[in-house]
Amino acid sequence: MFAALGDPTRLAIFDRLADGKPRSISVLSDDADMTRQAVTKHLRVLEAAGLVQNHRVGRESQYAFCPEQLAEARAYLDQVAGRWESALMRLKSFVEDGEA
Amino acid sequence: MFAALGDPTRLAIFDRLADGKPRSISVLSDDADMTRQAVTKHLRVLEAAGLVQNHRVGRESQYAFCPEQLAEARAYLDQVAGRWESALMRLKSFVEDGEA
DNA sequence: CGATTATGCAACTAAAAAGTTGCGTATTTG
DNA sequence: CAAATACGCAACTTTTTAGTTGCATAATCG
Repeated sequence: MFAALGDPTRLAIFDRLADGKPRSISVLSDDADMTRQAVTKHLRVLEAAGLVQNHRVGRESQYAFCPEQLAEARAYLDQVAGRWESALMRLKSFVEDGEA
Repeated sequence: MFAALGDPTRLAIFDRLADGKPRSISVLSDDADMTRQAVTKHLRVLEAAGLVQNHRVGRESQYAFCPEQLAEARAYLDQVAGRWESALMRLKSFVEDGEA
């Protein structure tokens, strides 16, 4: 997941889709300075990470923002931050009260 | 930043340091199944991303968790989630009230 | 139906990342 | 002081990732 967002191009695409509007591959390719195929690959990576969903309509394939994995990422960061904070607390009480 | 956490090895190191305890390179290398040099490189990447801090003490170089960038990542994810949510709201009111 | 548009697949190239090895240097420690 | 420890730098190999090109196919439009 982090790896998927780690590429600047993918992050840009993801960010763009965050307005909820689904977009076709060619639309997304238009203002990316690279080939449609390259964009396609990035979209597949985002899809594999669960950050984006795809469904074909007629001859075009629409990619849309997908919030679930995003929540998971936030949860992970919260958890890490939480662990760190509680470690700080333990350190603090150790210093204040003398060793436990 | 996402790129820094995108590598499984780095994520593991980062996760491990989240308990607040600084660790030296060799300690971190011990239970990683790769060379000390490889671990060193990963630590440098994490440091460049501001996720970890380094300071030399004696002959060893201690790496410690660094929470600031973490908060930034969370902020970004919140912002994206927020944009998506408000887009949903607009869609909802559009459907309910008829077009604006 | 013929042309255009939107895409997929596969093979390829190029560039970046991950990891190793060898060697040199500072710092402890017995 | 000599040996062991902890590290840094640089060159190198390997593996992945990013991106391109060429060609084929399905849907749409006049």
